[in-house]
Amino acid sequence: MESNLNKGYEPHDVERKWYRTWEANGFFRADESSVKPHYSIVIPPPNVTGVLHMGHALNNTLQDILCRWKRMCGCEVLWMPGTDHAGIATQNVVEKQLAAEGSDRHAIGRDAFIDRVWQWRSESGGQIIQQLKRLGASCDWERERFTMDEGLSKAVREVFVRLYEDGLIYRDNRLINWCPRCHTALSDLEVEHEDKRGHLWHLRYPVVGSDRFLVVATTRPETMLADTAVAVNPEDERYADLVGKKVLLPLVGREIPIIADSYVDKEFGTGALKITPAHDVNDFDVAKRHDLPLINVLDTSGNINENGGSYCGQERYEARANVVADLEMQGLLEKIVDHQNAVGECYRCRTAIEPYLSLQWYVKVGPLAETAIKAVQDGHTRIVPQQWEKTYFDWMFNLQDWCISRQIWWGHRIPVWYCEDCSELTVSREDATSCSHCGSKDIQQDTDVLDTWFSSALWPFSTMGWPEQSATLEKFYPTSCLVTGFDILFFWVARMMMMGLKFMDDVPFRDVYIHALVRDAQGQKMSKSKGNVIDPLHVIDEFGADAFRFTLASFAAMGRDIKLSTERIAGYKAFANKLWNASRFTLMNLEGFDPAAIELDQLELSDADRWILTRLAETIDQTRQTLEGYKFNETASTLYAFTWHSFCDWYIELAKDALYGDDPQARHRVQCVLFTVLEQLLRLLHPIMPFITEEIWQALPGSRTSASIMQATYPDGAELPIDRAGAERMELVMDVVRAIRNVRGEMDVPPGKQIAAVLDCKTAAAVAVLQAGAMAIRQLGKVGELNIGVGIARPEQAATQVAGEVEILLPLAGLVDLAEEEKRLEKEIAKVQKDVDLFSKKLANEKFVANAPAEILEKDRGKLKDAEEKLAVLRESLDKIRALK
RNA sequence: GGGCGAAUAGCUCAGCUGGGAGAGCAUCGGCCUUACAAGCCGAGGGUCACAGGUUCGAGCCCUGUUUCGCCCACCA
Repeated sequence: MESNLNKGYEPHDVERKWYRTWEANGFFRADESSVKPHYSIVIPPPNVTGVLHMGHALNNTLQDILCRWKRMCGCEVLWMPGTDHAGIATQNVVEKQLAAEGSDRHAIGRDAFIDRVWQWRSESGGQIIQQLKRLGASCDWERERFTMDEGLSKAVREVFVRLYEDGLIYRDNRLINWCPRCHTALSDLEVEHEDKRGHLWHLRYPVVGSDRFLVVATTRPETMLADTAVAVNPEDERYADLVGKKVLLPLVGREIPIIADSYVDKEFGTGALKITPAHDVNDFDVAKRHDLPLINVLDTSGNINENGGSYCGQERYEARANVVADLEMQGLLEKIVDHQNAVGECYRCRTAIEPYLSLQWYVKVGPLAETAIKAVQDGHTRIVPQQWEKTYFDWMFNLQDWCISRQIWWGHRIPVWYCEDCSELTVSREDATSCSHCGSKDIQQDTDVLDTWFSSALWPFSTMGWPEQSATLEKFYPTSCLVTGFDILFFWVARMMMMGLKFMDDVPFRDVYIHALVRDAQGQKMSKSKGNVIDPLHVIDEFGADAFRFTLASFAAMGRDIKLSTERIAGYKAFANKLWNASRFTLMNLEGFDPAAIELDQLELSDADRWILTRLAETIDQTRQTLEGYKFNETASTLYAFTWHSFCDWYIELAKDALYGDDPQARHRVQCVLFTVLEQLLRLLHPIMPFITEEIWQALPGSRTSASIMQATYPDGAELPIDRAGAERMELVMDVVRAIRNVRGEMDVPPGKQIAAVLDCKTAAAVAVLQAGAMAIRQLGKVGELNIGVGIARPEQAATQVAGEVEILLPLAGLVDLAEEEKRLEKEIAKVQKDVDLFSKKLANEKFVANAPAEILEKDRGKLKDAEEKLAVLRESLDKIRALK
């Protein structure tokens, strides 16, 4: 016997070979002129600086499963790939390069720096795209986009100008989040808060014209240099007499007023709050109410500036230490209390951010959010799992205006020009050469760039050619589904919703499927610093892409984090190997077989055939349903169970008799069924395991209607003969086999040893079923002499088991001793007795009988009857054994 | 401070609109049976976190408690 397949499955060459073939033949290509129904997904564009991590692997595996499945279902599928220019992250990478060369971006200048970034991108950017290919991602790579592409830049300009014209973009001078290391403003979302142990310093401010002190509590003593007032709660009797007076600000010598404002919490600290309007958001608001001056004591690097007097030039934490020391020396430090509070950090470099007063551009999100909320409320976009809707709404309802300007160089430059002559703004889709107000040529473009997420927000339509009314948009917008992790629900999903609705007048996607985050086996977030990162590429090397994908799919239950372990992946590698070997077996036995001759309805199918075909039909049904509902883990386990436990464990074993026998008709019949089941199974598995299924599918005999399994149709079970009665008959045969195996196993009968069996049936129908299945019983139960009948002659000493209406009697002679069988029976009886007790108690309950649905009652009555009958048989058998002892 | 989620076998997790607790791995026993030892056959293992409640019936629904995890938030 031979087959074209190697003995064990070796993924590497197979993966490389088929991926190349698919790509070279354009199988990933989407055709906008197709008349087929559309299915489209835009990839969450990974950062151009990115390397494939587990999050990407999961995210893209799920997308690929959907895309391959929908393609096979007859859809015209567009999976739009690309990368994100990742402003700050990418700029940081290139700045590090420059630093290594002893240079920096200011030394080489803006234009040269931008050139360097592009150079970096062409050399080492986008390696993640190659890595996605190793995963098997079937993106339409010919359409690959980059958020800094010309087309996408045009879209960005268009959106900026239109939002400006609609009054939804404005410039304002406010306290923003400033990163002193990146030297840029950040949106609220880009600031991460982490609780840290710190201190609360109690400082004494001398009250002018008295010998009293007003004690303020602060977490940031160095900012006292910029205090312009001290505030107390108007209800606070302790300080009522001080309101309107002044304190002398220590170290600085400035007199500042004591004011009353209800913002101050009497209970916190001392109840007196130093007001530092230029360095605290709340203080800023208080200052506005009381018309207080703003004093900024920090520069853009977080050092004290010239307003900080003698502390000028000191780094902020250095200044803090010095301020505290100086106050202490002057007896103005009352005490230091331990205190925990949340410090805002830059999400890119973890530097503590400063609230910093500056002029920035904002998007007014109110009106945009309103439509985005309504779209979800009205069901135009469905969030799956639905629990995330609440999070989405909560965030949308509390949205602050979005700060979109960044003081970095790498990104979409803000299309605004300032006139030196009339100081008006020119906001333009094209690069402006003159002021749109006075015509002056003396204009300067804004030096800032846009938040990276501004261009990402346009991704679903900018990648499809917008602002042109392209055929791609026509065919594929709105997209069918967005697959993403919840970590970017706010950053990205919410903003795409707003922009899509604003500019396309329709939601960007029908479904948003939110998947879990991947963690390590201990449930920790994977991170380089923790050293617990599992590299997807190593996993692919070691276990193969298919095993990896299957693992991810089977872990992708909704609403829970994924704890990934390599043990689990190894298990699915074994699964791939199992499929491989089952295929080898099938191919070995299909020599000279022509699948074109298969006509299932012309064959005299055995119960085993009916059973496996019916099981296949059920599997098809479940597979389609679970994929439709994004229940990837259920898809995986359905297919796993069918492949291993139905097809391999039973059907292949059952098939051997006919395959090795000398009845050509039986052989042909089994070949037809084997081929049918394997071929459809491969198609069912293909979305999850694209490589191995293609390799095997191509090795099948006969010719296919399509060149690749990718283009074959997804099974729908239409042509399968579903025969539940036949399947049930087979289940009885299987139960008998299991019962025989159980006794053999329990009594340690060597597997090689043949035994005799007597099957005493209650009905002639059962006899017929078992006679039809006699060969299976002999083969799988290793039974030699087999007698089947109603009220048949029974052996004197026998081990007894019961399967439905069949008593199974295995003559003990020479096999085991009576004591063994007695023990086994006692155990079995105890088990069945429990069932009898349970159901008789249940059915004795009048309320249960009165209230439970008839269907349940009937089921339970049947179960009780079965258990009682089984119990009687086993007891009788036990009595006999005891009598014989 | 608000919100969300989790707690089920030794481990990792499924468990649908409430109807006799499941899988994989691990463990134990037996097998190199002509697709597969990356395998085959069998077995053991659970007070479904705790306390109440609703119900004929609760892992599932309700209330409270405990322990973890995450997200959001301008109390110095």
